[in-house]
Amino acid sequence: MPKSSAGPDLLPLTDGLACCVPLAREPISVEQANGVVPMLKAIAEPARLRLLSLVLSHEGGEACVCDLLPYFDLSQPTISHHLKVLHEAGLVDREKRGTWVYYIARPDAMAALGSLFTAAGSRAFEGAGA
Amino acid sequence: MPKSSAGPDLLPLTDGLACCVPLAREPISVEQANGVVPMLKAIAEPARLRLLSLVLSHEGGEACVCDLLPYFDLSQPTISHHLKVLHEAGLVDREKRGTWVYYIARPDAMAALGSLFTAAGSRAFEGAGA
DNA sequence: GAAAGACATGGATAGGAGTGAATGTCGATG
DNA sequence: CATCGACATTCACTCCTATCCATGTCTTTC
Repeated sequence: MPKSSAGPDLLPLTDGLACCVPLAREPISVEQANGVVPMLKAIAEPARLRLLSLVLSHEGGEACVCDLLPYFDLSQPTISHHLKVLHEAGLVDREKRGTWVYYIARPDAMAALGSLFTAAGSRAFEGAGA
Repeated sequence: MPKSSAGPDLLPLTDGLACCVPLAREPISVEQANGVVPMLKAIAEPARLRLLSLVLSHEGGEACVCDLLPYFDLSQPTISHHLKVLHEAGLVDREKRGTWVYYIARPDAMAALGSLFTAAGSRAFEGAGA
């Protein structure tokens, strides 16, 4: 269940994707924070971070559930649950092909997450080094 | 298909700071995932993400609690709690100066987080384009 | 049509996390 | 020494979440 923001099941990605202001450049706004946090929450779990990495590094940036299951000691419903969380956070797309369901990493979401930290490191180093 | 554990653990990770292998390059190892997840968990909360951003973008990349409190509608103990979480995750350092306590962003932690996504976006775009 | 395989969903439970009120600690000040 | 101010800690409460078992849906195959 989504907490407050009235809306559909899926996260309105525009909020999260519009964030893109490196954390160190200026204080992130409340709205931007609320937009990115669901994505961060999604990957702030070992199984889900690994799932995303497995999908990303898999052939074509996509993988079916059957490809992913063997990597974990978790039950199939649990993996399915984690994939659903990643999907609802807007990090991966779902695509059903015959019997199998493929999960595909969303480039825009990856870029949005990356943009959070791109300049953060160097800025912090400036402050520390000098 | 799959192996028991994904990838070689080539990187010595102390506090998860050494993880630094982009998610899309190869499947992140269990150890690496467990190393970064605490940092991700720490920023996967609106108040803490904003706190980190406020500290990072503040003068000198540091700020005392009194600087941060006015930005929130939360109680002082709650802010103190969130700062403690950020500190225990290795994202910020604590430094007491007289009556005030200053929190300083850790450059290495920022760099570690940034490195997770550096190549992720472009790689995902490649996958999408092909 | 029946059976099997691939995933998803619902229910139930144990542990974790965010929050504030009350309280404690430490330094500064009179 | 007494007091005040800046933060931290403890406690208690509520809500959320990760997990599994059982079951459901849909597709393929026999």
